[in-house]
Amino acid sequence: MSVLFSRPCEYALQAVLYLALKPEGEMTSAKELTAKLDIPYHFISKILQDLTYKNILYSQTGPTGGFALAKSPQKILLIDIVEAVDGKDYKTNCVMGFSECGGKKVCAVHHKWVGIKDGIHDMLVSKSVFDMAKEMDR
Amino acid sequence: MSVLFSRPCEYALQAVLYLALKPEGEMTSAKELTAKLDIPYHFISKILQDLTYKNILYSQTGPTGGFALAKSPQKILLIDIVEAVDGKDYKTNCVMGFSECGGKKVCAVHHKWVGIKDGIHDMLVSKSVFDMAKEMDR
DNA sequence: TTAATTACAGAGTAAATATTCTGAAATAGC
DNA sequence: GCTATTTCAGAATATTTACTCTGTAATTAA
Repeated sequence: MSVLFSRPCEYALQAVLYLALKPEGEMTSAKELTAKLDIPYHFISKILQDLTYKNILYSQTGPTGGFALAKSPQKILLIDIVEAVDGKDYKTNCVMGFSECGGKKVCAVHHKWVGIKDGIHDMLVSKSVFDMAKEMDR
Repeated sequence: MSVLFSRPCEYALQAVLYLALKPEGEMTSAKELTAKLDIPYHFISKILQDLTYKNILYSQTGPTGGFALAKSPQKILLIDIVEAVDGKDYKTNCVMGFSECGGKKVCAVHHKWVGIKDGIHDMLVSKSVFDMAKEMDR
């Protein structure tokens, strides 16, 4: 089902993008996110907790509590979220699964794959989550 | 661990590439593939069976039996293997997991992702498995 | 100070994917 | 025909990933 990123990572991207549209400092509950993004409550909660632990989000308990971005949405890139959740495997592993591929011996599509990875990297850093969220809002 | 394709798909690619270097018509046993590619015997056997069922490989039982490409390696493309094993999900699903993404509303990286998908497609069709295998042989 | 609402922590369950096992059927060579 | 060698079919197991539950702690407002 998921293509390139794990499910938790996809959800994390969606959640951060959603939060990026909120006025700075405003708290959003897991409950609201679960409703708006259609992601199971307990699952998104765990993911948000994880993002908080990794300093991408800031959280507060109690009524009026919830989650918010830990810094300005202009300063957050998609790659920050992807690497926090999924790590950098997509950058290092051979697309055909050859363990030797990478040093002297490379697989038949190695160079093409390098180009594709550059494209993916570019996709993840070209705009801030704020710009992206604004675009999607329409 | 795997990046873009499922594990069985990665192994299928490796196996077909290996077979592409064999003289046309020569049979290769699962046992040989397991040794050369370092893939568990029972697992690669299953994958080869599947590729046979899908008419990418041809097989024969008994001693001197084994597997061979069902057609000339100049006529097989990586995409034939990928689509046989993994289907076309990577072409249709949104990278960020948005179910609505695709029609009128698209996600923030939709257009970039389209470009990347083109690159992946190109990687999978640009050369025959014969050409690729020959390159890698060195 | 009590009740409601929220996040947090950690264990538990379910589903999907990957991997292995067992036994049967085909074929080649003796 | 017998034996060794191979694929084939389907079930079984293991591992990973996705998802849920239960209870606790923090915070707010009445």
